[in-house]
Amino acid sequence: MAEVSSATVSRALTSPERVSEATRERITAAVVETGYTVNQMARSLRLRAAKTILIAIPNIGNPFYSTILDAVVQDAAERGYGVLVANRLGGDPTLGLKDYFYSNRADGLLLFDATLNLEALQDLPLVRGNRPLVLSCDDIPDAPLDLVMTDNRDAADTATRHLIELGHKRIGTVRSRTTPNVVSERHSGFERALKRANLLIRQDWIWQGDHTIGGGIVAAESWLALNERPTAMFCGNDETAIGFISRLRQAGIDCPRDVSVVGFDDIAVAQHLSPALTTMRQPRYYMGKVATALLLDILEGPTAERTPTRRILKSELIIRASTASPRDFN
Amino acid sequence: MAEVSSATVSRALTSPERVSEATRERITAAVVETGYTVNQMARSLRLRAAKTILIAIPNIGNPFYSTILDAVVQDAAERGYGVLVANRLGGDPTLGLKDYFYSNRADGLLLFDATLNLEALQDLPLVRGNRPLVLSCDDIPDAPLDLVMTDNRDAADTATRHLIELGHKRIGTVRSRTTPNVVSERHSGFERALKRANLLIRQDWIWQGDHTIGGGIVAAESWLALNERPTAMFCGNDETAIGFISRLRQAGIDCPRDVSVVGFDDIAVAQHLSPALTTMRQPRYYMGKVATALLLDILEGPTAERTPTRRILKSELIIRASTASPRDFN
DNA sequence: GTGAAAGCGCTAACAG
DNA sequence: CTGTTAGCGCTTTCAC
Repeated sequence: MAEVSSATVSRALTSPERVSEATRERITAAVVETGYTVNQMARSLRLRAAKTILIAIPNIGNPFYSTILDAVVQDAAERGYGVLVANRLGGDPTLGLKDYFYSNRADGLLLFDATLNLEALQDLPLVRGNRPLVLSCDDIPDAPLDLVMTDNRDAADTATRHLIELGHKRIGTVRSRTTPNVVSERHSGFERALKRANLLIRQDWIWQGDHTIGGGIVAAESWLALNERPTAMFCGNDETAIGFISRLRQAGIDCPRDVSVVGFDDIAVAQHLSPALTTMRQPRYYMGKVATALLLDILEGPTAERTPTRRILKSELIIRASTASPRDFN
Repeated sequence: MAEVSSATVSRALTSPERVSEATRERITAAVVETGYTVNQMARSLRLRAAKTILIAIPNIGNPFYSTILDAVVQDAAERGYGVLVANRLGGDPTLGLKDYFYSNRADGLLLFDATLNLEALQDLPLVRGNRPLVLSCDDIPDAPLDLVMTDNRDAADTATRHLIELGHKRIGTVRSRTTPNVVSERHSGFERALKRANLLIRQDWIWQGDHTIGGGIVAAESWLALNERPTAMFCGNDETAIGFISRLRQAGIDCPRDVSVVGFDDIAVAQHLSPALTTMRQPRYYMGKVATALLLDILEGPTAERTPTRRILKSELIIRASTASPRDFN
């Protein structure tokens, strides 16, 4: 219609300066007229780049991850990349299959889900296809991977120390099974703080949660059944803390009067709960941005062998109303 | 490597029964050995189907939408489709550009964002390219589109009637600008319930929110400045209710003693707030499933002209602790 | 500055 | 049951 070859159209669209102004105008007019859009499939096939990244998230429903997804989608789009979403990839026993399903649709992988060991990871079609991979929010021990996460151990230490400084001596915790490495880091920070203060680490004051509200409720029920109860709890994330406090309230136990609770993440509702939740704020939107930028830089950078980058971001203690000195403190 | 032509490999992978067992085994072995994966780009180019759908969401960070996204990703994957995510498409002034960006990457569009009029919609490259489109969670007036949503007017009526039945006569509301059509439906349900009960609809008791916690806070501040205050509030969504209650609490106003509040959506934390939130539960996970199934059925069904389907799902009043009879009620 | 031609990896039609 | 062939729509040499 513009009376030029397809090659010229292609040039006009991708590098306009390589085409004479007159031709370019005719082409632009024809594009508008016909509503032409480039076929991304054909372009990808030719360029061997899908201009798409895959993000694997443990649980989209969790506001912690949906904030990250927000950041990723935003920044990827700005750089011309689409974002394909995979939910609960890691926990899925058919992982290989699923990954096969996604492989070749995406140029790189943003992995926010570390429920795999290094071996399983190496076996993924996406990884074997030599696609770049950035791990985030969680670590896989001994994996020489690009990584963006927060200082979980120090953060857990800080949160626990906050309870100790309020005068608590009987401190428990709800861990989680879902993100093994993060959790063990947090747990070791928790223990480090207790040890430093010469406080007892009691096994019956350590509960297993799963980073959901329901997990917090279950922990609270077992807590209620105890003869000797901790006066303060470090919860693995905010959801757990919400469920825990909610269940105790039903049983007439008041937070923070009867028990102090500190959460982790600082999700949006945390400050609007009653009591407003004391928590460790993770810079999750920023974490999503950093991980995306890193992945796209790798994707667009030289293909030479690179040594993995490790970016560790800081978390911040946000003191609100769910923590207070124990009643017998004077 | 299996000493067959590429056509046979293709057949072995897509319709194994069309290939002899011996050949199939050689091919399977070679696939495993080499770690071969099909190139989705080439396949899509050939089949003229990306096996990918695009979901446009107003705000991923909102748990309401992230639950829907969860359902969509799950069900699409089960039927072999990837999900590409676009956030805040509708609100974006560069919509056309963005859509151009996504067009041709996806076979169909799941639109949960109705901040466009019918004309704007018809102009989208995706729509002009004749890709199927399912609108959900919100309506576009006069648009003959496939639609999955809830009965917003009836739901708002039910919520408001609940307040009326508790004995409230002074009832206000926080609307929202973000989803114009849903909101006006809800608002008309609100007004219908008031009129039926012969109650006053006062303009100074109608606030504009934006479906965020912050919007609820702003409304609460203006509420606090009032001489004559409503004794009950119908909030456009749960986030608004959370912000509203939270801000009033700071000012010493207790919910439900001083004011009853009903929300909308029943997000996960709603039942764990203090007071636990009375709200209209929308079947959002199910809505995501229905919308996905509808879109994929259209995509895979006959290409003949079809008349649009309208699926209206029911919402349910969940009575909790944030609503009570007004103090002067006897 | 532009056109002709080749080829990215796949599948479908057609032979055999 | 399997191979040959063509072509999906694009970009990129290579000529001119």
